[in-house]
Amino acid sequence: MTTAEGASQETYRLLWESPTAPRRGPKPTLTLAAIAAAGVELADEEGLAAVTMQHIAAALGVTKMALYRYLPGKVELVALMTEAAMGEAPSLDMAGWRPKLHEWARRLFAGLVRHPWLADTTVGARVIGPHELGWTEQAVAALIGTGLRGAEILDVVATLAGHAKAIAQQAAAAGAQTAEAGLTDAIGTMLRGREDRFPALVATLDALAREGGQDDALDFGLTRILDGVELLVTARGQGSDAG
Amino acid sequence: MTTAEGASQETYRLLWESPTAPRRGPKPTLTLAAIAAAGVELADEEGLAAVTMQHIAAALGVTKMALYRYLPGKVELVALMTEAAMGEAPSLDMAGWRPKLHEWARRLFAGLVRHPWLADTTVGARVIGPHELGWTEQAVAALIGTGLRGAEILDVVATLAGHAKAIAQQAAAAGAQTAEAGLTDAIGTMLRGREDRFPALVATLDALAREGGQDDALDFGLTRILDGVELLVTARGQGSDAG
DNA sequence: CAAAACTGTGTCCGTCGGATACAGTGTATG
DNA sequence: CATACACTGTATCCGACGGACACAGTTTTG
Repeated sequence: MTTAEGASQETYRLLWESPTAPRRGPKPTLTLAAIAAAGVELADEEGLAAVTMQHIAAALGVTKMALYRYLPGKVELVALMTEAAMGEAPSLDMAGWRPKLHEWARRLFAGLVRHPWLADTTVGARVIGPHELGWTEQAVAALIGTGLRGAEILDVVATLAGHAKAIAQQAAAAGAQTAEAGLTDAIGTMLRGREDRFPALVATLDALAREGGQDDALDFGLTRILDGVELLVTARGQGSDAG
Repeated sequence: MTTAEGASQETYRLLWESPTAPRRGPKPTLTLAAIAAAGVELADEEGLAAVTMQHIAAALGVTKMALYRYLPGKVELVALMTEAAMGEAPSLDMAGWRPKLHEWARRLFAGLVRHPWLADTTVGARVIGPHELGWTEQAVAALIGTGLRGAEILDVVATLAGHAKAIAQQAAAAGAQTAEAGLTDAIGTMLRGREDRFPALVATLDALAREGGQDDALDFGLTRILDGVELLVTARGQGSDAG
C-alpha cells in the first residue's frame, strides 16, 4: 500500500498546509479553491456522480489533465470539495450543552441538505480536514464539563452526527423521486395488496395519513437522543454547568 | 424519465415476483440467487467497488454479457444482493417494545458488520425488497400499542436504523485502516502540534486513552435513544403493554 | 541570452456499464 | 420426425471514466 500511503500524505498536505506558490514558470490559471468551488457547484446541481475530471475542467475552461497539476487525483478533489462545503464550524454562543448540541446538529443537517453528497464523502477511512475536524471540536467542546467520560462524549457526537446524516439522506431521497412523499409513497406502492404480510406497517402508514401533520424527523430524533443524554448527564451528577 | 421508470418496474418485478421459468430454449446455467450470492461474496471480500459485471461473471464462469439475460443492469444486481444479504427479518420473541427494538437494532448492526456495503445500498431512492421491508415491519410492529403516533413510530425506526448504520460504517472504516484504532489514531495524527486549535478534542482523546476501557458505541447510542423514546412513551401514558 | 522550472495539452491505456448482432440449443408444433 | 421458434451465451463495439506520459509553450533565474 505504498501508493495509498503516499497519496494519504499528499492529501494531508493539501488539506492542512497552505499551498506554496512556485517561483518560476507560467502563472497558474487556476487555484485549489476555484477547483473545489466548481466541484461543489457541480455536485450540488447534478449529484456526486456528475463530478468527473472532464466536467470540472470544462466548467473551468481547461483540459481535464490540467487539473492534475493541482491535485494528485480524484480522491483529493473530493476531499477539498468536502472541506469547502462543510465550511467553518459554527460558534455556539448559547448557554448549556443541550441547546448547543441541538443547534450544532441542526446546522450540520442544514449543510447536509444544501450539499447532500456530503453524507457520502464524510464516511469511511480518509484524511480529515480542518473544517470537518472543527465541527467535531465544537460538539465535543459543548460536552466538556458534563461529567461524561471521553468515550461517551465521542459516542454522543457520533450518534448526533449519524442521525443528522441519516435524516438528510432520507430527505434527499424523498425529494428526488416526488415532491414531498417520503417513505409513504415509495413503500405504499409495494404494500398494496400485501396488507396481511406487513400489517403493522400498513396500520402505521394509515395512521400517518390520518394524522396528516407535519413530520420533523430531524428534531424528533434529536430530542429523543438528547433526552437520553440528559438522563445520563444527570445520573453523572453534575448536569448543571457547561462551557 | 421513461427509462428510469421502466427500469424501476423491472426491479420491482425481480424483487417481488417469483421468476417464471421459460418453456423453450436451452436451460439457463445460472439462477438469480446464484448471481446475487456471487455478488454478495465478492462485495464482502473486496468491497462494493469490486462488484463489476465482469468480476461476477468470471466468478460464475460465464461471460459478462450473459448476466444481462437475467438482470436488466447493475442497479438490479445490487438490489438483489441487498435483499440476499439482509435476509429474512428476525422474529422478536421477547416481551416489551424496548427489548424488542434493542435486539432488532443489534441484529441489524450485525448484518451491517457482516456486509458493510449494505450501508451504501440501503440509502436513497430505490425499490425496496420484501426482506428490507420485513425488517421495517418488525420494528414498527414492536412500537404498535405504545401510544406513539404513526409519524413518531416511523421516526423512531429511522433513528435506530440510522444509528446502527452510522456505527457500522464507522467500525468498518476503523477496521480498514488499522487493527483497532477508530477516530483515535486517524485524528490523533492531525491533532499533533495543533493542541491549541482543537483543545476539547485533544482533552477528550487524552481522557479516552486514560480510560482505556472498552467502548461499545452501538449500545451506548441505542441506550440513549431508547431512553429518550421511553420518556415519550411514558408521557403518552400507556407505556406498560406492548405486542 | 540561455537554462531551468513550471503550466497546459494531446495522446494513449485499461476498465467500467451497456447495446447489438449472432451462433448454438432445446422444445413445441406441423 | 422435421422444422420453426424461443431462448441462451458470446463476441464485438461504444462512450465515459480515472489516470500515465510525453511534449510544447511560458516565465523566471543565472
